[in-house]
Amino acid sequence: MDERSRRKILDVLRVLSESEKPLGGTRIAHALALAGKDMSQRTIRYYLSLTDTEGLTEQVGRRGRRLTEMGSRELETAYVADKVGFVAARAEALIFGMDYKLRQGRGRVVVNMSTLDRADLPRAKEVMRRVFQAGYSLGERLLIGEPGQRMGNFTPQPNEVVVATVCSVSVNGVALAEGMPMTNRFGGLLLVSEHRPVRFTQIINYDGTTLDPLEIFIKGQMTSVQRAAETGEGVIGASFREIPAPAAEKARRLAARLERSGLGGILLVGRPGQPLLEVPLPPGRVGMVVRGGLNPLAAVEEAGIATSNRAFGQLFPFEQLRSYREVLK
Amino acid sequence: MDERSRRKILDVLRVLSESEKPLGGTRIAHALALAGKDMSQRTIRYYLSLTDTEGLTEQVGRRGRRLTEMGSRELETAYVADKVGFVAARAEALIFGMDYKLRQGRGRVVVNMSTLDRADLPRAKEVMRRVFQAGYSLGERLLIGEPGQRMGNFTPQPNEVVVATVCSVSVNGVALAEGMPMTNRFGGLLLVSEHRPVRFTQIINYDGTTLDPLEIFIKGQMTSVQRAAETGEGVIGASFREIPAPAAEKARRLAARLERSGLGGILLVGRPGQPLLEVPLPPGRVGMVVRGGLNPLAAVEEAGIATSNRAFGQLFPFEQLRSYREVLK
DNA sequence: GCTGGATGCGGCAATATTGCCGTGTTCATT
DNA sequence: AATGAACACGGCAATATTGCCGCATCCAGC
Repeated sequence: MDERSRRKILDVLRVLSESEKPLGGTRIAHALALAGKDMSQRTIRYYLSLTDTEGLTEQVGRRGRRLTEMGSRELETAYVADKVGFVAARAEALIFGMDYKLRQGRGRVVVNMSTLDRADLPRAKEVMRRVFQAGYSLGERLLIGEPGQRMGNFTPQPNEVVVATVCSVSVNGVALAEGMPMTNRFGGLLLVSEHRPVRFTQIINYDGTTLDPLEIFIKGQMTSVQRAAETGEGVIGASFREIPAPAAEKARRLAARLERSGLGGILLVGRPGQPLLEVPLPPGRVGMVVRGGLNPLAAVEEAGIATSNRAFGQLFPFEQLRSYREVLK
Repeated sequence: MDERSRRKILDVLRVLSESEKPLGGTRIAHALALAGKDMSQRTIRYYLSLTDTEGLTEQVGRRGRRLTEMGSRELETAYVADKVGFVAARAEALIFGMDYKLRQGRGRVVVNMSTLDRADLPRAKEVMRRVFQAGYSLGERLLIGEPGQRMGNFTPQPNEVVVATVCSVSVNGVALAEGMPMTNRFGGLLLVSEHRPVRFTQIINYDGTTLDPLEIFIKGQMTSVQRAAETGEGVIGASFREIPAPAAEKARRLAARLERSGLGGILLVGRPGQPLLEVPLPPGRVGMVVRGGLNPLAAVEEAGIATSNRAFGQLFPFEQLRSYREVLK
């Protein structure tokens, strides 16, 4: 049984779980078509015969199959490992909750929350400062919360400090407010050479994971943000977005405005119909690349300092964040 | 060779066509992964061996395959039949070009352009009036252009009249202006009973066709809008949209405001996590159903009057459209 | 209770994919 | 020129899908 099939089988079981009555191949195929998934009736029956064997489903006369107890449980646990669209949903909810006004430079944006040991803070500051300075962060603001201070609904433990950095989906929120629908394509690791983006070396689609892709890469020590900041050669976190082609010009202007507002993070905006960094695009769309908000923390982790990161942490008033020049003195 | 494979092969050829250098399985698989398509290297080589046989590709030593002349031509013609995402792109461009202001009730919206024989107009008016009256249209406005009048960049031929109706993607535009990103899921035929939507009987995903789904169904005489308007039982054109779950409440309010502005068309707004009309939704999203803007024309076609329809025709100032009560007197 | 149509089932066989693997080439470097 | 990594190729065999088909049930309506 391969991965792909497993997933398709889960799709089938999911349909069954949403129906009280038993269903057969035809109706299931119908339901899946509505979900945008094509599968022949025969194939569905083929899967069902497999799940029958595994005891996940059972026949009810000729009226169709239904899930067994075991099947329901299987489905629930599988959900955990396969929360398709979960990150995407959370990101969207946060984006929708933003009320940042670009003109006024205030309002809530989406921030990442990271924690690290208080004792490591001085060294971490130094590392992060270099990353901000080299322009590999998202915007130039952040906030460090010491124990006793509250940061949104987050309170540092006694020996911890909390670092809030702007999350890259904040860019989507600003764009949306400007009437520009921006969709997340994937997050990944971006190879940088001479301080210029070259290509993505690893990608994770947003709708297949539970974590923000960058969190995973940070934990896996797969980045080299420090080196990138110092020599211009390295691998940083970044994500790929898409907008409608007619919005491309506006996006370029937006990038400049964001830069001036301390929210700069748009690395590249492509051209209609042209692949961007080798990533192909559907007709009528243009791609863009946005720096990852967690890059400074990735650098910290690279420096051997343990961090714990939570992307898409929460909404936080932008005006309460401070310039890194001030905070990381 | 089945349909599915054909499409996958085209994906592979497309990658080849975008590269000047010959490529082999590994790199092609890489490129496809960036496009969100998974295919094993072996499978790609398998396809390539097939296309080699057909003369669409050829080997270049061990450096990989490249497209032959024939291959390029094949790809171009295939594009015509398989303009994936083409409608979606056009719709998006138009949406982005809208400047309709809900508060003021003016500005450009997306309209469909239909033409019919001038001689049929009186009868067509009667038919359309019933549809508007029964509330199966999108909004309550339209415009009929006689020869000599210009309608946007459209001029009726001597014996024709042009009918402009509001296109359902205008709703997306209004929503976008309110900060609510709405995506088109599919268009299709909606079964109606007792004037209430029951379920979709046919669907066509937007990104697999060149035409607006409803155009196809109208041509195929698959609707029964007249019957729906008169008895409450029938099949009308409608489309399925998706919005982020947190936007659901706002969408409901928007539906009411649109109604008051003569742009009513939102039939249903679902609940988070709940399937809507049996259509399953990803976590964190809610579905909605919007009436098709071409329904009045579908009814005309049903009445045996030939029409020609162009959905997503162009942008047109809403304030220049008139209430059906006035136009279809 | 009878009947037509819709739906369900699974055997069989033809395709379609994909993993495994041994053999060559290409290419950037040393 | 020598070398090793990265790729390319295609045979073979194991899976995964899917079309075709004959037959069993279910269900709504008469």
